[in-house]
Amino acid sequence: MAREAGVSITTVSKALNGYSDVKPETKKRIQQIAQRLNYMPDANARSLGGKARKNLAYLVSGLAKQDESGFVYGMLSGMYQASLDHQFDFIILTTNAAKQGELSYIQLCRQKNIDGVLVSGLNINEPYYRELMNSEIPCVVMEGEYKSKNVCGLSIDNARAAYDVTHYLIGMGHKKIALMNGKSTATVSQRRLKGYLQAMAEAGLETGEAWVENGEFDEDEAYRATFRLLDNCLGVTAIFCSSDLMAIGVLRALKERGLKVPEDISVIGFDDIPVARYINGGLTTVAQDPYEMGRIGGEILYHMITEKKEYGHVYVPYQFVKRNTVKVYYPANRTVNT
Amino acid sequence: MAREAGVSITTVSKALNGYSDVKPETKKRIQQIAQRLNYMPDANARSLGGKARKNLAYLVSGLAKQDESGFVYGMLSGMYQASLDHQFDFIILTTNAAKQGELSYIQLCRQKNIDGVLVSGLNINEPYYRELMNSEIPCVVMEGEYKSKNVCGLSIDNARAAYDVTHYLIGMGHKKIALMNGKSTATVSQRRLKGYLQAMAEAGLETGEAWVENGEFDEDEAYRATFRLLDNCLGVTAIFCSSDLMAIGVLRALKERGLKVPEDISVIGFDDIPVARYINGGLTTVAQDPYEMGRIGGEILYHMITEKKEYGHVYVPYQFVKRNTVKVYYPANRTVNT
DNA sequence: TTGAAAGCGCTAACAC
DNA sequence: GTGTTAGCGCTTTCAA
Repeated sequence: MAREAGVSITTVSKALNGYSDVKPETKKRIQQIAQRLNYMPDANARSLGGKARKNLAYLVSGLAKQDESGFVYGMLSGMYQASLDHQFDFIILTTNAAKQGELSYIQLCRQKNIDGVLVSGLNINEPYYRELMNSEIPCVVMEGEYKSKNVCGLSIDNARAAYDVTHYLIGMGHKKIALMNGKSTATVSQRRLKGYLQAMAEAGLETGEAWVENGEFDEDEAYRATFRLLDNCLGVTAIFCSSDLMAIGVLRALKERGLKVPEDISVIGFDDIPVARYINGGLTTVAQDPYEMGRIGGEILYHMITEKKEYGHVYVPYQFVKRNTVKVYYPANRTVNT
Repeated sequence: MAREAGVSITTVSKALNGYSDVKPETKKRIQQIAQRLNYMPDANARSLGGKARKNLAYLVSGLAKQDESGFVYGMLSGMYQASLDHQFDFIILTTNAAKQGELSYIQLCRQKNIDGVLVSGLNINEPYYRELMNSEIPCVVMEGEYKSKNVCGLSIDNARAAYDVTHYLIGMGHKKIALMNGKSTATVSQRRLKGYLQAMAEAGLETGEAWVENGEFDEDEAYRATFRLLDNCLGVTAIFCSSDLMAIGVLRALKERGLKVPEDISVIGFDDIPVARYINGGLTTVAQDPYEMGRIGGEILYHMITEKKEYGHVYVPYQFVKRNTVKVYYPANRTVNT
């Protein structure tokens, strides 16, 4: 390339990087030759040489074959967009508990020269969960509740959302409300449980171990857990599910027991995944916007990296979407007397 | 790191790369120190130095905020898995017609040091479409029908699938069958059109311009196109849609016209996206497995890169999933006579 | 079994 | 304006 143009390597570098100390003519000539030869500076060498682009990584624990909720994809595309907007490079990294034993979080980042990471799917019992805290590289935990110098969490206000939903159900006359929660090791589940319990307590309603099952965010697991709920919580009139996927499992179990939704029992989901609007004539649920979350996460990371800003937990908006799986509950005796 | 261990940089490199010409004790010592210091060789420097990992790239034209069909995500995770299996690095690259004017395909690859690419979403009118042909870097075109020395296509046999569907509809007694196709510039659409036309011709059934609409793979566009179909093709009893998403739009339009599915008119989709099973009691459709496609694509690329193998078009299996949107069609006079 | 030296393709600091 | 030199962090050759 330099030979072809009859100039030094340095001049080529300057010309292509838009420095001012190169004669316009030579600059133009170099650019043309580069175009003709399809020459492009090697990113690795540039990085080593000093002109490094910043690297963002999306670190997913347990990447699945299918993304039924569209959450991973949505966040991914949002993050990607943010990277593009700020001229950052973007890579995906996956991990799981086993891998985390072999390669430390810091090593992983150093190896790939990562300047900032967005993590998701990390449970509190995985090795990286603790490593993150002491890391000096900026990180935002998607749907997590972290807080340290270089780490912040990003999520909707899960406790409040769960409170809203429960409160709404109570307002509709329901008193026996069960919670089909996710995983006990997931932060979001802990927060939603809190919101649910608070609303129930404020209304003076009964709750307890029996009224809360963990469906592991899995359709089939939720399906099975529903029968336990039905057997242990006599007279339950509403089930609040911590994910739409679990709501699907719950609905299936309910149908098998001959219970009609919403006539006999009300169901609310969480996430508003694409199928939600088609389930049971429309599933009432809490909508999150994964694309926005990803984009905002990337944006925050940008500020953490370039301005060394620190963040507390960042909340993003959610929306309560009322469709057709909730009905006002009239106590039996009232109905009879009418 | 080298200083800490009291050896030369060279020795550290050898120890960490598992070379045999380093004393077991020193090797062990170096490894321990590396672990303690969380040392990891910089991937960029390694790459420059000669020890380069191969890079696979997933090049998507027009990455969307949401992946309603789950196709992009599925392929992505399959490709990622294949990369992992073969110790390749994996990155995502997006492009669009505008970007393609600025940076050539080869430049893009050179810059990122890419050894093999998987492309998807590229239409035949985009600049890269032609550039690909002459490229010396291995490439597999997802859902495309390429063929050159270093490029191959990967897809289901779209013509055959469309033929199957149409033939099935004909076997069910339908004679007035319309096709809601995708984009005229998409290879898959061209193939499906071919299969549809062939089945119709073999059965001696009427077809023509009016019987084929392009819904641009878009729900709303398909919705609008349905009315044209209904108005121009009097007595149509079945609509075969080139994507489930478009089938949703079609169903919506049909409902507005007061047509019941499958009683009044039959509908078949394509893809078997997650919502398909919930639509209209279950949408009859052709199932593709994006994860498998991605994985196989990565696998092929691996062989192209490491063994310089050449491939013709590669076909992957599909499955015709019969659910509840097709009904046998009895000609009016027969029904009357019963 | 170890280390010194060269070089990967670039950018940066400084001299010409 | 342009070129020379050094150095980024590694791997590889080759000599010790």
